[in-house]
Parts: sequence; C-alpha cells; structure tokens
Amino acid sequence: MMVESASETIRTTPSNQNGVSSLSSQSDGGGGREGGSNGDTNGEISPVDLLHLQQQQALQAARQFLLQQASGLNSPGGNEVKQSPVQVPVSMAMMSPQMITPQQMQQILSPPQLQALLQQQQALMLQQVNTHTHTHIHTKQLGSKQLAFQQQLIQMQQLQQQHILNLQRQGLVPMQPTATMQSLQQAMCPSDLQQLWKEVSGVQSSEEALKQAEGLDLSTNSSNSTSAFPKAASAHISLHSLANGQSHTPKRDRARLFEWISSFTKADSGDDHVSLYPKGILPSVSPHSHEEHAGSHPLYGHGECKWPGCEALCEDMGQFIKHLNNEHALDDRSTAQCRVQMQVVQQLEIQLAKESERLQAMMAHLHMRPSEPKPFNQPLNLASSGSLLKRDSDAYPEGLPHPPTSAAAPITPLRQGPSVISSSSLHSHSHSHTHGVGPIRRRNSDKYCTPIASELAQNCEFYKNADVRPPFTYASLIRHAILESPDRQLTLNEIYNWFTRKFAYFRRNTATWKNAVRHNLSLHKCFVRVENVKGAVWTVDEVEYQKRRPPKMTGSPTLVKNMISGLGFGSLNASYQAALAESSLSLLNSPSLLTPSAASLNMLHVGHDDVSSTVEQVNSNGSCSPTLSPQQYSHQVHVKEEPTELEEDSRPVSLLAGVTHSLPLPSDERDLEEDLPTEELE
DNA sequence: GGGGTGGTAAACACGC
DNA sequence: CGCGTGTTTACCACCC
Repeated sequence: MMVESASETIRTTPSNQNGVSSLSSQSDGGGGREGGSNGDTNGEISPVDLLHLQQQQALQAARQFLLQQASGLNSPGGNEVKQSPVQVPVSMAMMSPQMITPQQMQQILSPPQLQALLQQQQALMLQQVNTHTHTHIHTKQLGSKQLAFQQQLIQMQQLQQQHILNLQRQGLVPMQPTATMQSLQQAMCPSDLQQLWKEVSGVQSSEEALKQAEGLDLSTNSSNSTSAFPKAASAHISLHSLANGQSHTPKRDRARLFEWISSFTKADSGDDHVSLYPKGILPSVSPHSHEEHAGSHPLYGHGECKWPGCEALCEDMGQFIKHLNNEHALDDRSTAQCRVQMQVVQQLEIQLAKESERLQAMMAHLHMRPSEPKPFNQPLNLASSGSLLKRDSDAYPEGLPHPPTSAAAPITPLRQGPSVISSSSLHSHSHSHTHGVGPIRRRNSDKYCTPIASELAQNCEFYKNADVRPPFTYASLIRHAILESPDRQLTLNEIYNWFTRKFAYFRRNTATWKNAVRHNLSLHKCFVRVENVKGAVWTVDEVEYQKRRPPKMTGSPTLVKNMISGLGFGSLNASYQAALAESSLSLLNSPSLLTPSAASLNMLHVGHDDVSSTVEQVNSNGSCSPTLSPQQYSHQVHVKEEPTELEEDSRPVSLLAGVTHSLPLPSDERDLEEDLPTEELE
C-alpha cells in the first residue's frame, strides 16, 4: 500500500511487561473493590432487574465453559481432540456489552468477589443504559433495540453459565475446583440454589424444592412447555421421590432412584471416589482431565466440599475423597441431588433454547442477516464434527458489527462443531475447520478488529486452564508473546514456553503447533530473527505486522457506535466511538465508568497490553489511533531490509485522556478506527 | 475463479 | 544419530 516512507529505527524502550497479568488483575481488582455496593443504581431499575442481570451475567461464562468442556468430553484422546478442536470464545468482552469473562468470574475472583463484581457491573450497565436513554435521544430507537438485544444476549449468557455450572456440579464437566458452588449460587442469584440444595438434602419438602428448581430459570419464561426436553415426567418423579426419600422414601421411589442412578455410568477417574457421568458423556480421558483429577476435584475447592449443600471442610484431597465417599455415596439423597441437578440443567437448556430463538428473532428484526432458526442443541451434543464453526459470520451482515459474541453462540449451529461460541466466529469470519483441526483461525478478528491483547488479558485464566484452542492466529500469538516479553524478543524455546504457559491447549500436540510456530516465524516477514549473544531471538517488526492488515475494518461501526453513544459516549467523535466499539462491552464492565476515580487505575491495568498492541493501530494506510504513542513502539525495524515506514503519530494522548482512562483500548480493538476519520497520518 | 491469508504436514538443511 | 532450529514447499480451507 502507500505507506512507504522511511521511518525505521524506532527504538523503543522495553518498558512494558506486564500485560496479561495486569489486565487480569484489573478486572480482579475491580470486582473485588467495588464490592456489593450497588446501591447507586438509580430507581429506574428494580432490584429484580439487577438480580436478573446478574444472573445473566454469570451465565455467559458458563456457556462458554460448558461448550468447551462439552466438546472436550466428546473427544477422549489427543488425536480425537485434534479433530474436534474447540474454538474458544474469543473476547468475552466483545461478545456482549455487559460481559464478564468467565475466567475472571470463575477462576480469578473469589466467590465473594464474583458476587460483588457482578452486582457492581450490573449496576454499571444499568446506569449506562439509563444514561443512554436519557441523554441520547437521537439514537433512541436503535439504542433501545440494541438494549433489548443486549439484554437478550445477557439472558442467554446467564442460561449458559447456569448450565455449565450445573454440569460442573454434576461432575459432568470437570473444572477448576474453585468457585463452582459460589458461582452457581451467583448464577442463581438469590441464593436459591443453595437453599434448594439444602432443602434437597432433606430439610424441606420436595414440592418446594421442585418449585424452586424450576422457578430458578423459568422465571423469565413462563411458557416452557414447548421445550424439546421431556423434562416433565422423570424430573418430577425424581423430585418427588427425592422429597419423600429423605425421611421415608417409598420403596418404589427408591427403586426408581436407583434405577435412575444406574442410568449413569460410573466413571473411575483415578481417584477412589466414584464419579457419576451420564452415559455417553463420560469425561474426557485426555491427559488434561487426568491431570486435573490428579490434583483436584470438581467438587472440591477452597478446602471444602462443593457438593451441593454440603460445604464440609476438608483439609486435603485425601480427606475430601474420604468425605465424598462417606457423605456422598450412592444413596437416596445423593441420587436425589443429582436428579435435581439434572432437572436444573434441563430447565436451563430449555430456556436457553427459547432464548436463543428469541434472540434470533430479535437479530432478524434488527436487520442482521436473517438466518434460519437454528435450535440450540444441547451443548453436550457437541459432537466432534471435526470442523469448527463454519462461517459464523455468515449470520451477520457485513455492514454490521457482529453482535456480541455470546449472542451468536446460541444461534450458531452446534452441529458444526465444538467451537461453538467462539467469539471469533462472530466478529471474525473465523476460519472454520482446516483438516478438521481447529486451527486458530481467527483471521478477521485477529487482523481487523479483535484485540488479542485485551482478549488474552481478559481470558487469560481461561485459556490457561481450559483445553481449548485460542482463537488467534499463530502469528498474532507469537507476536503477542514477543511483545509481552521484557525485551520484546524471545527465543524459539521461550515462545514455546509462552504458548504452553498461556494456553492449556498447547500443552499437547506439541509437534503440530510447534511446527506451526516455526513455520510462522519463518514465513512472516514481521518476525525478525536476530542473532543474539546467547543465540538467536525473534523479534517483531510491527510495521510489517501492520502491513498485513487490510486498511479497512470489517463491519461498519454504525451499530457499535450507536451502542456506544447509547452508553453515554455520544459526544465522542466517530473514530473514538468506533474505537470503543469493541471495548464497549468490557467497558461496561469497567468499574471506572461507575467510579471515575478509579479510572486511573484502569489505565494502569490496561497499560501493558495496550502498549504492546498499540502498534496495531498503525496500519498500512497510515491511520493511527489517537491513543498511540510513538515511544511505545518497540519493534526492531533495523533488522529489516526493507525500509519500513512508521507514521509519526505524535498526537497527544490527552485527546483521549478522559476516555482512555476509562476505556482500555486494546490495540486490536482500535482497528475499528481504521476506517474512521483519523486524518492524522503524517 | 483467483489472490491473499492461515493452518497443517512434511521435507530438508544446519548446528550442537 | 538424535534433536532443536529454520526454511521451504505443498496442500487445503476460507474470505474477499
């Protein structure tokens, strides 16, 4: 393209180096700080709404995890896995406006923190919503639509999360031992679940338990009779038997209970405890799950038993196992609890399907590409089709920014593969399958609009623990790894280590991806090999990297802009709005919006990744993001033979100062600006 | 259909 | 010779 001037030798100060961790800490801190004080929500939003939103918030994470885990369950071995790679939900932040990353929720934050964070964020969101409705009348119509849309998305997320959490409880979905219980409680919000479980444990009548179990998620949808799930009979029976079972379970019911329980397959995970897995949903025997089972247990975390309603303290795994075998053996109560859990899951699935439908209708109405109603299948049905999402983007018009990822999730035909909700699928025309292996394919998102930095940061913990393929290209990952390093240079081995350290997925199939890494390093001009004292290191030529990017972004910022303006950023100029588009979601989550005083904090947190990706703002057509700071460039162009050009962008950051503080604009996100009036090219 | 891009596989070279 | 590192080619798939 026409950006060929000459401006190499841009020496940079390897100053930054705390990317992912800092970002994750951001949300972490934010969540913990703001704590449950969400009383500042104005009167327009009822507590019920808050509660509801909170639940929705939680669900999102659940769904992703669920889908991933579910797909994982279907792929027993490494080789199989290879054919059914799980494309991950890329940016939770992008997926939906008010989204919290699952990782953060479930892994980073402690249960209380999660609770607090959820509340706070919901409050924040609502506040923004109100702001929107009050101050931006010009976008009212679209805004309201979008608001409804967002809420729908959130609702979907909620369902998903609840679903996953429930699965985890059942032991169907192995996961980090922490926060499962609490997360679930959050998802169910008003501690319904906990109470339910206690009741199920024998304190209360089954009728009540049933009522609660059903009421949990059906509250928003009264008509679930159309559900594809034959919830009725067995479920009800189970609950009834459950109720009676505690004190005086009729023989018949007891028999039923055991019959039911026998429908499960006992899976010995290696420990001496017995895990129950529904037939056909046996836990993956991949090395990963084994590892997890070796040192942890889905029902054990934070030193206590996570069995629904239990919370017994166990000093160590051994004690827990003992406890599990003693207290939660295969008996009436445990069986009943499992049934209840099943019921809950089913209900959630039902509602998820419904909400999915609704969402689709909404999207169609909003002129997003009318796609055929694709019923949301059970996540567990995710068969390793071997192909990733196929052109998820098809569901969305080119001109419109893809709706929050989570939204698409339900819409995405699961039959297409485990990748399901990969956010990449949404806002990126994710490359679907390649050889059945879920390539990182995240082409567009990666190149045009997806902030790998922010996404990685936000989902750091997630990728670290979930054996899912990161939806980033190798090139972007390599680049990120290098830029994240103190010296902005890494040896091949260090890159390898980064991959394995950051992504559980890369802890296996090493031959494949390592080869890919080497291939990418050699192939892409943006990676420069530099002879070092201790050997060769790889650096990133940002200019070259940027060159790969098309001058324009995919999708029009229109919708996004509206969304943003609706959120109170209408005063920002178009480019800023566009830039914020992607981050609008995380934005909403940002405590700084709620408490401007915390803005600076945010800034700090965002710091690194922002910096590392700052460069991404410079693209071939020379458009630069206002937030870009030249000094932040750290590529070593000097190594490159061809004179690369780097548009000087001395634009004062102050321009964005106010915004920037509250709006972490991870590099890639700013790609959105590329299309916008940013006539500060030289 | 072609070009660009990305992922995977594989062959090969080179140095330790 | 084996291994790690790099390079290169080929093939496939997707998007524009």
